Amino acid sequence: MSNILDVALKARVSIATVSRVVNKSLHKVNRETRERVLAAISELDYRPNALAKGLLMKKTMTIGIIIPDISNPYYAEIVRGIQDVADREGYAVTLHNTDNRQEGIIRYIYLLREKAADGIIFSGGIINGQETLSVLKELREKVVVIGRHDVDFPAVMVDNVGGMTQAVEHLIEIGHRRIGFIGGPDGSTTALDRLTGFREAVTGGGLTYSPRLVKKGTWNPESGYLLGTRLLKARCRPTAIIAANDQMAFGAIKAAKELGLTVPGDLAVVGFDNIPLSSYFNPSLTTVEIPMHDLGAAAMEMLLNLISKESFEKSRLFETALRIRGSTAKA
Amino acid sequence: MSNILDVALKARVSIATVSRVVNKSLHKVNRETRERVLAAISELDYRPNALAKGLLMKKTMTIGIIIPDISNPYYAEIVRGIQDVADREGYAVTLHNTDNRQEGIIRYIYLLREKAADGIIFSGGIINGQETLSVLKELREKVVVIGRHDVDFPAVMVDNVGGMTQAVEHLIEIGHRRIGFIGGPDGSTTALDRLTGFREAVTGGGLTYSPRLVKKGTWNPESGYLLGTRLLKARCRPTAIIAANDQMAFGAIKAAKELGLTVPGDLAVVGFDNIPLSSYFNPSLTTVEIPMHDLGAAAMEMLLNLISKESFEKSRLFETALRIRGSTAKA
DNA sequence: AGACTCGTGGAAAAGGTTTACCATTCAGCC
DNA sequence: GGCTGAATGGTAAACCTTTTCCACGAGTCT
Repeated sequence: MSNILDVALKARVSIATVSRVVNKSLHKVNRETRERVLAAISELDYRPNALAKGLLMKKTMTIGIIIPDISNPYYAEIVRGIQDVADREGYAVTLHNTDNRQEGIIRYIYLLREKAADGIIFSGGIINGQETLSVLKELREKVVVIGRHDVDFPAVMVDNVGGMTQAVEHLIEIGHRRIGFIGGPDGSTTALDRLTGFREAVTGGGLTYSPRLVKKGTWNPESGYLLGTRLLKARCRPTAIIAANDQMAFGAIKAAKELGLTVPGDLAVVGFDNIPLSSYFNPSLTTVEIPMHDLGAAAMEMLLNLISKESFEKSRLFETALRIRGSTAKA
Repeated sequence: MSNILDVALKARVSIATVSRVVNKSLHKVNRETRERVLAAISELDYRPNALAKGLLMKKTMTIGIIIPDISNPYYAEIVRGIQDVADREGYAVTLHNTDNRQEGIIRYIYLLREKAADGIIFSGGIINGQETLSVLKELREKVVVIGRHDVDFPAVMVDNVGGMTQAVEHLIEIGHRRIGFIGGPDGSTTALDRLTGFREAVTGGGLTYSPRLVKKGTWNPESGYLLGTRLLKARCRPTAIIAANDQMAFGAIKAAKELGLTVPGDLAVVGFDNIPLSSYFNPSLTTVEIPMHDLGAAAMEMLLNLISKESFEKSRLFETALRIRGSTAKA
């Protein structure tokens, strides 16, 4: 691997001049000389060593993403949004899956510091991360969080409460009176917000909020299936179920089907997120759309501002949109 | 951010000793001294700077992944497999989406070289990457590829031909005689293998291979929907459709449904990959399972061998498994 | 002629680490 | 008292870059 000195020798100039050419410095370089340098660079296939550069400049053009699990389409979509912006701006991205383990999170934070990442985007995960987040705070890292507002980092938020209200109002409008809810796990602020939205909308809509119709899952289809089965086997079966994400909604539909119920005939189901496959599901899933890609992109933009201009944008809020499809019908 | 000298001063030892402690060197360090150093480290929250270390040791403990698109569940699952192994071994992973653009690929290869990544895992993408791959070759990077065998890098392979044979034989067995095929795009070796497997199995099973029953899509549900519609609207409609991946199978099922056909009653559908949601689909999707997570994990293991022991493992082959579910039934 | 600008060279610092080499110290031992 | 071995210090090189400072030569302008 050739270095800057090799280039300088080959072009018969000094390393200072090579650097001037490479970094398009303000110092003028004679056109002829520049071309000689450029030729040497291309001949030697020279690239400045990013480690050395990073060490000196205290800038690595790398950021880290910490999420629970990339194989979850929700996070995959967010990561894609982050990457599209990062890539455009010349940043590389390292990815870290926590599976919601706290030690993992802390380990990654330290790892990213060792590697001198320019910033971190943090999404998902459970609340007792307070300790974790204070570690972040101490390290004075540039951090943007997605989907939580319980910490004072710049945040990209989704109107989960509003979205859930849309879902509930839709069901009420088409005549449902007993609505089951499959929520997310305790400790997740997203889960909490969606539950809150559900409760408020239910009571606001003139129904009674019944804790027996509310279950807490773990975001995956299996738990939707399990809890859906439980809801549907109860004495007083709901005529509609809202799941706090699409995967659990899929599980609930499977449960209904296995119990001989048709969707939306016997049971209406509403999801949340609008993951890419949900419109292809059968029946196509009525769901509350979250602009996941934009969430990621916005997070990266905020992080860039934080890094470069030091401008501190407190938060950005994204609205949801109800997508009414085939999984809901009149009660 | 404190450095090794700060620690040395605080512990009243030399930087040599600190380094001996940190790197568990063979040199003996007195227990008392070691503890003093450790105390200083924890007090100062010291971490060796990975950039400096990488620069000196020519080892960054970072590898790069180049794939078409992380929001595709197939790649997300593979990436997860890679990461699980990488993480266990202390490697960080940078992710790069190409969207199948060649310039992107080449840019990322150079980027990874600049950053002195210890290796690259390459999956997906189209064949005219020959140029791309020769760039890789020149750079003498440590590379492992997943899902292609047309280049002489260590490769993790899937028996696509065998898998497709399983799918065809299953359909023939339950009485189907006209089988449509929705393949992947030209240029993809995976698509080619799956098509080859289809053709061979069809003729091997005593049916005639009809090019009119074969369409080429782009892996996404939209193209499955489009081509499924086209197949089903043709004069001589197939009684079964095999899609080269699950997403396109979902699209085909949607097409069937919109044309008033029931699955599996009027049309049997088989997918490929077994992405996480396919068993929750309705009807649950009969598909050829690929151990995506293991593919990723194996690729990372091979890369580690390449990096450390310099052992060159030519390739690893994974078998598929037919998952018979609700989307196929007797003709 | 003297002053000035332009393009470039040369040298050095800084960033933080590992490692190699040698020197030194101290304790224990013959 | 002198030797040995263990533990540690001190120093320097190496990794590669950017940037700064100063100098210098050649040409240009007044």
